[in-house]
Amino acid sequence: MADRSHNAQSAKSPGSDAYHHGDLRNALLAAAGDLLEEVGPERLSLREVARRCGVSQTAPYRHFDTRHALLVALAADAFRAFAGRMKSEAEGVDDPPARLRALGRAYLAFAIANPAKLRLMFGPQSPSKDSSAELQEAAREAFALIHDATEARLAQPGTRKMDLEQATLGAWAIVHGLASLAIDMPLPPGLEDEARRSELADTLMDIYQRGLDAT
Amino acid sequence: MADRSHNAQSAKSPGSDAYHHGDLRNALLAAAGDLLEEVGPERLSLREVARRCGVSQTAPYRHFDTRHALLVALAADAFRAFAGRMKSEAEGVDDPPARLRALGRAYLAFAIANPAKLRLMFGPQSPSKDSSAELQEAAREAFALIHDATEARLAQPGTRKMDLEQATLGAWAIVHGLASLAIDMPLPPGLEDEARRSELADTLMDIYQRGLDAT
DNA sequence: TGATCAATGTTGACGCTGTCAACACCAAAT
DNA sequence: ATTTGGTGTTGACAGCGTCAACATTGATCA
Repeated sequence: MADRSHNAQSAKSPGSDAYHHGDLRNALLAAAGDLLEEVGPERLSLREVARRCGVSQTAPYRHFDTRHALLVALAADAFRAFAGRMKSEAEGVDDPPARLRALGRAYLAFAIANPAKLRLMFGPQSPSKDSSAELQEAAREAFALIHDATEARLAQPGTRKMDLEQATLGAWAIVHGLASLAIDMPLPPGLEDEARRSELADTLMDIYQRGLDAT
Repeated sequence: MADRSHNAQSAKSPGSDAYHHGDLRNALLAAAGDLLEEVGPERLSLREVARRCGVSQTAPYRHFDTRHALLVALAADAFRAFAGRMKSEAEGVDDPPARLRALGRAYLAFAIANPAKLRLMFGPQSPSKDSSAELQEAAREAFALIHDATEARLAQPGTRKMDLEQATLGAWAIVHGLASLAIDMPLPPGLEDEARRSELADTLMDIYQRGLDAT
């Protein structure tokens, strides 16, 4: 998807032209993705991305109207990777409380593994500021996972009757808050290794879930 | 505080020199604060700040080594304002559960009122990336409020025995997550006015606090 | 087969930015 | 009265996003 200009000979076939790149759009996205994790969204330079692809400074403008548009496309990619990680981590975990825990662990793990991506997804390129349908859909897909898991959790017996949107927002907030703080604050120790982090995410999600139960 | 170079004739006294500004450092911080909320931390330009103070492009370098240093000072200011808001909102509220709720409301209200400040505080200028003692102290002061309130809450009868740092991190995470999402995501409706927002913050904090209780 | 066309690349320029080096001004200490 | 050090200015440099004009190509159609 996202590529259908003429026939797309895909990647530089051997001995190819050297003038026309062949698959510049994807090459730009890949290079930008690398650069993103190296320097962060703020310092991501379009010219540097072009340099890394071996094309001129303005070549990217044939594929992205603006630097911002590149970042938006990158953010959409990031949201898809994010959703993929959550989905695979929670695959086969059908017990609602366990599933919410798994999603929370995946959320935190993704953030720690790709801090710049997370900052990109929720920074000034976030879906709220931009009406790109692709980005909004990618974000929606990710959050639908939390939404649906929360819905199943609320259906468990012994759970307090409450608004689904609010409960979803709460689950989302606690893992998002944890992930954000882990990324850009000096945290009290205890986040050294993956195991400890997952434990912490589980603990906090458990507290939240207990709060959803009837007294 | 933060100003003690020679005697500080403070502000441009009437008919002052016109070459030496008199209180440029504070003027720069004020102008930068305005510009910050207008364009966000990313587009905050040192030259524009200088222009607004009526000085040359390089005058700011007498007071801040670098653009980043200006942002760090601004972030420290923001943390102090943030702590002030939480402190005054929770003033006189001594019942631990109610105090945590009040802090949560203030957290969200501050974020909505000053989104750019929040992004600055937690973005690439956040305390983790910078060892500025001033910034770290300002941040510590803000979070001490949540920490102490959580400590008091854990001391309430009927509360599950658990680690204070984890419980603090959880409370912090849920309000920070909510505030962050409110700032840079398209949220499900319900955040229209201050009253509704405070209600939502209370609801989520209540869920969290219920989770802290023994079953 | 050869001309045309649209997609995709390049060159060169503009104004903006952060930052540096060199210089100007001015208040206070000697 | 002179020196000095803090503060402000001018001028320059390289890097940035972006625009306009031009070049090169593979595909389309006469």
